[in-house]
Amino acid sequence: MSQELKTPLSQAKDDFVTQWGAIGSAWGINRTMAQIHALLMVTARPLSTDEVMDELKISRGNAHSNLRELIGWGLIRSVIRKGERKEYFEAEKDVWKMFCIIVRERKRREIDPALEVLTRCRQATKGLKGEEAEVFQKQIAALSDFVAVANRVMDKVANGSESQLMPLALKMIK
Amino acid sequence: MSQELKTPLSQAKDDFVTQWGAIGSAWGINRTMAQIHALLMVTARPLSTDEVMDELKISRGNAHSNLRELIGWGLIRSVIRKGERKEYFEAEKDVWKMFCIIVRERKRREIDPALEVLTRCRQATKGLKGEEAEVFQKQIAALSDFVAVANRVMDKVANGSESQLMPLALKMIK
DNA sequence: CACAACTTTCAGTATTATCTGAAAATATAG
DNA sequence: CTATATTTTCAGATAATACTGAAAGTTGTG
Repeated sequence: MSQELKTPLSQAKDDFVTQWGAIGSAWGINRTMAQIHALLMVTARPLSTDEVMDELKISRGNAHSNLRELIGWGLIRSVIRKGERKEYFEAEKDVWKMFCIIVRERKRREIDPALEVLTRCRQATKGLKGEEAEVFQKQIAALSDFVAVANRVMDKVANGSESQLMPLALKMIK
Repeated sequence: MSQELKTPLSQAKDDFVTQWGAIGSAWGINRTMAQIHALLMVTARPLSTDEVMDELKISRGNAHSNLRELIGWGLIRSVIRKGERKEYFEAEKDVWKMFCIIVRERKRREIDPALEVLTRCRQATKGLKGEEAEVFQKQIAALSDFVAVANRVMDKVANGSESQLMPLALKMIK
């Protein structure tokens, strides 16, 4: 199975995996998690933990925890083959479903808490007078409105039953 | 100016600054940079480097480099007062403009490179046969399409001269 | 030019995030 | 129950990132 020289395909895969990892980390996602995700996205068959470790040259512990994390996000699922004890993993390959999952999770993990903070800041300064206070209130209100809209948009995107239609809809924007 | 007990306003500010920093870092933005941004967003008047250092209890070097970075993003601008040698900084306060700036910058810094990688992977595997190769090609093609759409959407959002109208438009989505 | 005000740089240090590897736990087969 | 395969945990190591503080650089002023 392993060869001395890499095939063009495996070179391209490596390139993709590496770059996807870099992109992920620019968006606050653990590099290894993004790499595993990339690897599973472009691999035809489900891989075992050992195969992932081997492909990415990472330790068992690292592979394990990032695979679990990806399952937590819903971006991959585990596959159990009859008669085998090992667990295999495969990625959700539908790009739009993927996108919806990521939007939904980030909303839940980050937008919701942000709204809480903003609401708390509003409460705490309600009724205060003076220029400083008023600038603060105005800015917090504007941010709240913005985040609330983002929230609704993300809900629509993430739960739109017509995720299949989204690509078309967006293309319309031209 | 400084008091023993914090006013409700400065408490709320601190809370906001801290939390905004946390949110930023979940999105791959340096915590301090997000905090400085937050501070300037909710402060009525432009602040000097020393005031920023003092408010956030950070060193001159740290304040300096993050202020420059924020200027690089276009999220703050420097203000020179006549007859004063110090440089002051103020944030863009319009939330929608802010959003557009961030979208434009992230597109430039991350989406464009992502498209390059995908294009390169497509080229490199063009014409290869076999199930593995075909799954790879199909997935890369799907991702390319997706990223291309995202690209166009981000362009529209970031350069739409009617950024004032965006909030309304989005509210329409309901 | 000399001085003071202010900004910039960056080597060294601190902090935080991530990873390793081996031991412990769990599950399955016989 | 025992042996074996596999997964899970986590203390300590490593790597990545961010920060400090002081020295060097720059700019404006008299």
